Amino acid sequence: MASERYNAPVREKHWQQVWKERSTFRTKEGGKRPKCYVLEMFPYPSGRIHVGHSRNYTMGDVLARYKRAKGFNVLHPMGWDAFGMPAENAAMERKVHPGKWTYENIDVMRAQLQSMGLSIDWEREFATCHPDYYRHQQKLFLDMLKKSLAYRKSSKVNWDPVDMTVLANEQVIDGRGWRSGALVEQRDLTQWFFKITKYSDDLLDALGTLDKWPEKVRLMQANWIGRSEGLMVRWALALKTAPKGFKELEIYTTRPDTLFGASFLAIAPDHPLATAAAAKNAELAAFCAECRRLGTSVAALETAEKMGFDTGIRAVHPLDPDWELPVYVANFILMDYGTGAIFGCPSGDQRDLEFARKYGLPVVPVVMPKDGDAAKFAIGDTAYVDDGVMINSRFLDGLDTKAAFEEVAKRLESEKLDRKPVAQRKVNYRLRDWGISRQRYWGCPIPVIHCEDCGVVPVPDADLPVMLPEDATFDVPGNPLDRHPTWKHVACPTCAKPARRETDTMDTFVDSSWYFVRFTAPHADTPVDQKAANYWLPVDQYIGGIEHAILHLLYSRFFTRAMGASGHLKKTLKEPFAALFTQGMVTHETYRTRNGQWVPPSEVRLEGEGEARKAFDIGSGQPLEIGSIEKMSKSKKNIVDLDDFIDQYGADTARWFVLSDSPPERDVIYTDVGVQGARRFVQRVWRLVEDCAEAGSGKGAPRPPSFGPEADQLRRAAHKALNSVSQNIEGLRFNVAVAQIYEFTNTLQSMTARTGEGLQWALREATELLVQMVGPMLPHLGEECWARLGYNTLLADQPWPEAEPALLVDDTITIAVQVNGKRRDELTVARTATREEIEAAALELEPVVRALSGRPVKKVIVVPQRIVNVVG
RNA sequence: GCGGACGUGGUGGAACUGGUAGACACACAGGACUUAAAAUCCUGAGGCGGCAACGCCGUGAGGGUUCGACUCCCUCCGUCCGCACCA
Repeated sequence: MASERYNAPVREKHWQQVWKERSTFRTKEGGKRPKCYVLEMFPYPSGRIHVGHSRNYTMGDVLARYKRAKGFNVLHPMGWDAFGMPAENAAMERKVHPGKWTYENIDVMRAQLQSMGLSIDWEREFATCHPDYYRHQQKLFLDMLKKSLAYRKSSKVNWDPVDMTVLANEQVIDGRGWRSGALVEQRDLTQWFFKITKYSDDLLDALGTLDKWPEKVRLMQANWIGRSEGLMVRWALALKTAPKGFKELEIYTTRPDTLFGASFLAIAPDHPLATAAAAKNAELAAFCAECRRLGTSVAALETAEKMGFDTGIRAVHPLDPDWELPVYVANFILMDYGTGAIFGCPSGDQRDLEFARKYGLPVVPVVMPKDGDAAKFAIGDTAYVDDGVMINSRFLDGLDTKAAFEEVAKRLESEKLDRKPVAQRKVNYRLRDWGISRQRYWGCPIPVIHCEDCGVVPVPDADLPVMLPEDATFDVPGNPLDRHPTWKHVACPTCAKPARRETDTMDTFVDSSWYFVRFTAPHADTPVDQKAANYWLPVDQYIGGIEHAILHLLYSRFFTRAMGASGHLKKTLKEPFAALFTQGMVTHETYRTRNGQWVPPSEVRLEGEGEARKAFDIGSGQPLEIGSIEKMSKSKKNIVDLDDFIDQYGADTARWFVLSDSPPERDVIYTDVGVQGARRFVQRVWRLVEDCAEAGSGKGAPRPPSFGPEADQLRRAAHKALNSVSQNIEGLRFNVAVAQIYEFTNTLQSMTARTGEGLQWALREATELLVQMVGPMLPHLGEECWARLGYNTLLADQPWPEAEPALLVDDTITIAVQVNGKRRDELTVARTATREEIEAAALELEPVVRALSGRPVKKVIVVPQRIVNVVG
């Protein structure tokens, strides 16, 4: 019998050392093996790794180890998304330099990841905050600038008037700055942009080629790009009502067919016409100012109560010179989309309807359902937004939506206003250019110099990298680069006159938009080593959180194209990630004290069950409030530290736990009992192997000429398990693979007490297969067991076993027999049984006869190998 | 507000392209081993009724399509994610 328990923490360190000494996971290009690039989204070095983070890396690692065993040349790298605001916040709060804070975090987190036993090639590790990385990013920027993919324009920021600084959206809380509490305002600032809109169509169309991406992500991206076909329509303004110099207002609409249902026009608060009108109207100016206080977040703008202000300006309907409509300024119209102006058709748009009801504007139905009655059709609380038949629309009446669109477009295209067509067709996108300027220290400096005479001058390649100054100060808000006494003062590279550096740094999304390329040659002198990039790219399996479904992935797709255009990647490589998997979070209950402070689970004692469950602070003994289950996060402190976990249970238990039960794309709730189950299994495998090593056939014992029924049954179970576990690992259905391993382990264990012809050999075979199957998931235990079974090779170097096809197919098959769709019995027949044979056998079954209770059989549906349904 | 997803026993979940709902695990109950505990092993179990055989109900709620629906369609409810300066 098994003597000792498996001491995971000790043995895991041993095997990690062995892998390291033998460079087991070092990657090299070339060779005959097919390549496979497995990548998990790299982490931000926020401090420590918790069990929540570990899930993503475990999944990638299982796949990487599996693919390695399947004979692939695997690239599985790791690095650090190391620029970002938390480092700067730490600098302000704790007087520690962002660089020091970041690198210290990296050291801690690297050690933590290594203690998980990941099959990572650590020689490729880099941090994006290191000049060795960002110098190449600056080069990429300059090449994009040359190709006009980077440019400057004015755009809005959240401005904190007290701290005199730009705020991120997350730093704006209920319209106020998070530190100062001051009312935030929108401010215009000249900023750098990447021309992602140049690729709107391509980014949209190519989604069709990404068949290994989740459908929902593709859909979200398509909606984000938001292609629409519509009409730009110019409305004449009633001159005596409009500010000087304003003769017309151009709007964008996707529903010109509803023009006869128009009852108002609305413009954005920062539309030029609004600004001009506000100059002479203090009340309007106040309204516009109020709108600006909502900050720049679209979510905030659209959740706010819909409000409008009648400017007094009137516009002439393009299809009826005698019809004038009011022009409102409205807080939900965005200057960035279309022309920043719309016409409102309350009967055909819910938001317009609510606006019209609020301000007493007419609601005229112009589209009704195909089978509707024009005389009776009216709009109540709900707008009719679908296609249908035109009514109350003069020459459009009776046409369908599409025809009406065409008719209006045709008319307005040929009509003239001020000698130009009233309208023109326009394909519009919701996607905006990517604003990359950040007024912060801890980011990649934008490598340009502003000269009074020469304008914007790129930093010459030879002067790269533009390094961040070490001696920045963080004691006051605002941009440390801008207020640095010397850093920004340089000579103009062109004319040598005194000039100043750009003090904006890049959005950290830029860093993560090409890191997967850099991993293919992390030490190259140029940003990209084309040979390595061409060999490894695209990433074969990318794994990360669903929260990145839009921005990070879209930016990376853009960057791949932009790097193609600027000569850094071959142009035929368009998509960086061939397959994408979005994994769920690990969640945990939250606990807080009476005065609202979060308490980590490690300091909580729980009592009772169900409704009566209570939580107490271990230190003070005071009762705590048990809050909702949320994703593990530092801010809510509901995290379980990876070191604590591994010290107690070992890495394999952590890995098994995060893979078990929950489907990987869904959230998993952390519970201690779930962890206990995982630990139990680790010990159980060890015991089985110990028993087998002592009692089973020896290593390499000759295969018996024949097997008795017990051995045959075990071998079938083993090979079937191997087959489906392989498929489920490949399909990333880890929870199902885990369940199948459990099932097989149960079978194996139940066989150990039995005897039969060839059973000892079969037990040895099954045990070895079990070890190989759990290997990618429990790599340390796998090595330990492999050694215990007498091998002096590494399990990590073993090829994946092949299932014997003959053992996967059974001779007989059990199918369900239904009567009128209800299961009444089951039937075991030969695999090769014909429809007629199955039907005859089914009709004789006693429960079937009983369920029919004498009724005649009307029909029998037989789906061979599946089901019989008797309809009576 | 807009866009996207998800909802199955006490719990996490399984169910291939519409074909035996509840695999597997956790928790629970009973038993074995033990001086005892832990660990381990065996057995049981969706709900209701019944000694049982068995019957009825059952995949968030309501409706529909089908011989047959967790799966497809419509309406509703609830939860979660994203919304462009968090990463």
